[in-house]
Amino acid sequence: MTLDDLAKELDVSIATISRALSRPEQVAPRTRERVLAAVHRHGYKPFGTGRSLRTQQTRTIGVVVSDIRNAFFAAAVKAIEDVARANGYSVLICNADEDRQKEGIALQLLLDRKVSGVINCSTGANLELLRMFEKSGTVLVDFDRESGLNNVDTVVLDNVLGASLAAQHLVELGHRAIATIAGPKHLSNARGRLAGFRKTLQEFKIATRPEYVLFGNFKPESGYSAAQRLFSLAKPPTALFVANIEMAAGVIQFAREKKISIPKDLSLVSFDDPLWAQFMDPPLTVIVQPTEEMGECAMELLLGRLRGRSPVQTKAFPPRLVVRGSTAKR
Amino acid sequence: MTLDDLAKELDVSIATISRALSRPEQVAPRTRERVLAAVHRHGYKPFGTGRSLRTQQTRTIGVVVSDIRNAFFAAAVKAIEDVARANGYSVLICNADEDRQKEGIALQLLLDRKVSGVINCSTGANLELLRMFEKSGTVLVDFDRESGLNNVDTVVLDNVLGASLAAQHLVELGHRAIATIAGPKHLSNARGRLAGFRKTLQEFKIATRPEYVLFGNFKPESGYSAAQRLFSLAKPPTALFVANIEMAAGVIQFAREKKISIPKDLSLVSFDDPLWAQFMDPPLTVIVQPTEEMGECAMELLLGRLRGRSPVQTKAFPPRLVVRGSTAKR
DNA sequence: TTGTAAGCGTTATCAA
DNA sequence: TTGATAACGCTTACAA
Repeated sequence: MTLDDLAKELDVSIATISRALSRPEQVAPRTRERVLAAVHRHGYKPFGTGRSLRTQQTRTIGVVVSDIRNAFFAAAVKAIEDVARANGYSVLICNADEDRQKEGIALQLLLDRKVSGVINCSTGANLELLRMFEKSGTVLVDFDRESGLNNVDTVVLDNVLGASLAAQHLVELGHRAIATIAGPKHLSNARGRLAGFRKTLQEFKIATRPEYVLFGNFKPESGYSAAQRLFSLAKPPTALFVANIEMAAGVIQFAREKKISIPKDLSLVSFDDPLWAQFMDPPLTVIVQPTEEMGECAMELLLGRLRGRSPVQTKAFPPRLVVRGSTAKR
Repeated sequence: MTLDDLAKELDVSIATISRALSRPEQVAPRTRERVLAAVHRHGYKPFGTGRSLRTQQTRTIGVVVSDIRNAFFAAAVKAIEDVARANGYSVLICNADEDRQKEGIALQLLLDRKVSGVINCSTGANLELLRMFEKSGTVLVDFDRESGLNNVDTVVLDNVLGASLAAQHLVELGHRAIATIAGPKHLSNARGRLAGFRKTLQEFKIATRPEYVLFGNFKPESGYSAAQRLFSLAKPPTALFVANIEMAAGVIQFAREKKISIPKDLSLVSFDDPLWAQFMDPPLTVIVQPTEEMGECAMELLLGRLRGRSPVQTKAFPPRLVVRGSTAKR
């Protein structure tokens, strides 16, 4: 059912129908009702394809997400989609799998589709591609990680604060041999967490030994192998700050296998708080991000830009420390 | 950059460029190379909007997912997206939140967008809407749950078998007072799991007391309140089969609060196996679904249909029992 | 108040 | 082998 079909049936022009739908006040009450009745009767809805071509906007926003299986991103996507839907936008999901190349392909795709906006969890690469969005007038929002672009709205956590909270907690429990498993160096959030960790130890005058700073890729396996290295050290740490909970899962697996007791032998704090964290053995002490709020905020910022707000905004959300059973006094 | 721009620059017609891109063999080698070089130089890519209007297909597939925060669906979405991307399709995600009305809105939206296909985790409602897809030639695949439509490809788990495995495991451990928290009656997967549970108890000549069969909505809170009811019974069960792990989390929370020890006081089996299940306290005995395979299969079935395969296919994947620490001998 | 018609960027048919 | 041109379904000046 197209405008043409409907126009024939009602013996009015397609323009009238289109108007009756988008600017009802511009058409005579009698015609309007006749049209609206027919529209309703047939369940007519304008095709998005035709409209998009004409208006040059798709009312679709693309979300390039680092890892959809990660509870943090899944929750963020849910929040984004809720706000988008409430405002008549659809959400095209692209899973980049923490891979710069996959991110690039995703961005290309969104570019072709002429999406109205993009929420991007950037790997820090693909800057040229991102600039093409700016050039083509597509609104960009950095989420969780900064892409490095200047003129984009940004929604992140205050990662430095989060890591500080974690480190401080460990120090206050009496730990001095404190290690960290950081995220990839090219990710701004990982860098922030590492910086906060270092800063705090320094404030407490605790030297950070280089062998206590390891890097993973935010996936469980990398947590596992980092733990392996840590515990093959002459003097393994008594406390560990892990930059996300997926890597922490890897650490826990290693600890189980080697009968390293958490928190007796090793205190563990990590980032993110999926439902499960509290049911783990032991329940995990974590840094909580206000995930849903962050997702909503990103979409709202995007909508604001689409509606013409111009000044760039950066929102850094405050994290919270939730103490459970995985950390203990030295 | 559009075909027109490029045509002007190269002084050929837009038709030639379009052809050079889609049927290179039909254009003279010299022209072809000239065109391709310019295309490459400018990074020209046909706009999806124009193409979609002309070809009447969007190369987009819609996925209506029950709950994106649920690890099962997140993993399925990842698999679906991988296969889709590899075949030049994008994925529009709609989160229905286990809500029939939200599902309806999502389906409407996908209808407007003229998506090429839909993978639907049906709530069992919105049948008329689904029929509209069939009428408009949009390929439909039921995933995880059957919509009730006849002529659609279907990817599900063998839920009866999964529940049987769970129930049998409990019986073999010596339990006789076995309860279940089932999913919503209107969902085919929930019905299958309940049927498998009942069938197995019957086979073992164990009477299913009506007060041992409770219904939840697949979310943690409903697991919590069901557990509450179960333990206010004169004779609480010694074993419990929960139809998904989200509800199991609710049960665990209740057990913690009431100092009910799992598995000493209560053996617990549930469905689904997110990474965390093995790290919980105790590690959870679960029925595992081959999630990624199921997601891939759904997308492949969809692609098959898009390419003209006609016979309807139904795939029921076999579940696996993984015994961990949440179940024990009576 | 309504209709006519142009145009969004593409593909595909037909002639040249 | 190439080019002109007609759609695809919609919105929106502009004219009637």
